[in-house]
Amino acid sequence: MHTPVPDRLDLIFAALSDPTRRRVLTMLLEDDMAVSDVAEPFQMSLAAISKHLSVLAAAGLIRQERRGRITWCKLDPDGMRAASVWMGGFGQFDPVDLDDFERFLVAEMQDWTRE
Amino acid sequence: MHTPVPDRLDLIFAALSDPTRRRVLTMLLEDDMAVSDVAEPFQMSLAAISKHLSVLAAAGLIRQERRGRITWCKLDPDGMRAASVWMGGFGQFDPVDLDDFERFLVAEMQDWTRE
DNA sequence: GGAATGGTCAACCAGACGGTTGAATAATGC
DNA sequence: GCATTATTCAACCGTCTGGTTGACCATTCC
Repeated sequence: MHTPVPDRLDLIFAALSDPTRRRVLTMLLEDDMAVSDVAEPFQMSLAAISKHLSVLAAAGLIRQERRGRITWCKLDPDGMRAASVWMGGFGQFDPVDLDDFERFLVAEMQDWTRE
Repeated sequence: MHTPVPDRLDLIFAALSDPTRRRVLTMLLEDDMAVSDVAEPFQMSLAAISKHLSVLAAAGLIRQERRGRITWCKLDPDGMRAASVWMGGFGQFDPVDLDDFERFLVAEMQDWTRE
């Protein structure tokens, strides 16, 4: 029969492979957000974003907490650890260089606007 | 029209999201291998492995070099850097703990045999 | 030259994925 | 109570993905 339960790493990497979802994660880096607020900058339906958030939650990259009628999304940075450790085995990358990260974000943001 | 060229990060994370491909990468950690040798431990066709290798190459995670009639596959650990940097932005993980990695590999190997 | 070896290509298939729309649920505001 | 707001659910659709098989190069070996 064999639909082997997907490994946690499968879920994490698959979740990260979508640019929309990565962008959501960087947004959540700033602050926790309600689903509608997450959806706002995107040109897709709320339902689509809702699904993306489910994928991120299933991968353990965010946590969603419903309070009243709004659902708060908060980053769970620890969720990335497993993947980070796995990748670390392929060579010790420099102690995380935040300037590098900054450059990446800038580059990606250009992508977002060049729509 | 809009089939925006996939970001490099898209390719890397997507490539890493498949357990077969991750396993191939860990195999290549040991040594360079010919395509058939890579395929040997798997229960799928050579063609399937060949495709997996193409995906890894497209993502820049391995390089393939044809010499004579055999195609050598070698890990390109630098290919993971972009992804590593991106993830690093979400919290500085401990300076890569190779024991952690070891444990992951052992766990995954158990998965492989528990087929 | 001809057979065997190493690998890719092409066509195909089932299932997952990313998106849509419209209806449904649930809490809030008046 | 009723309209509004916030979010999810369900069905659907086209495309991508991971696998198969069989034909097709190349290269090596005798």
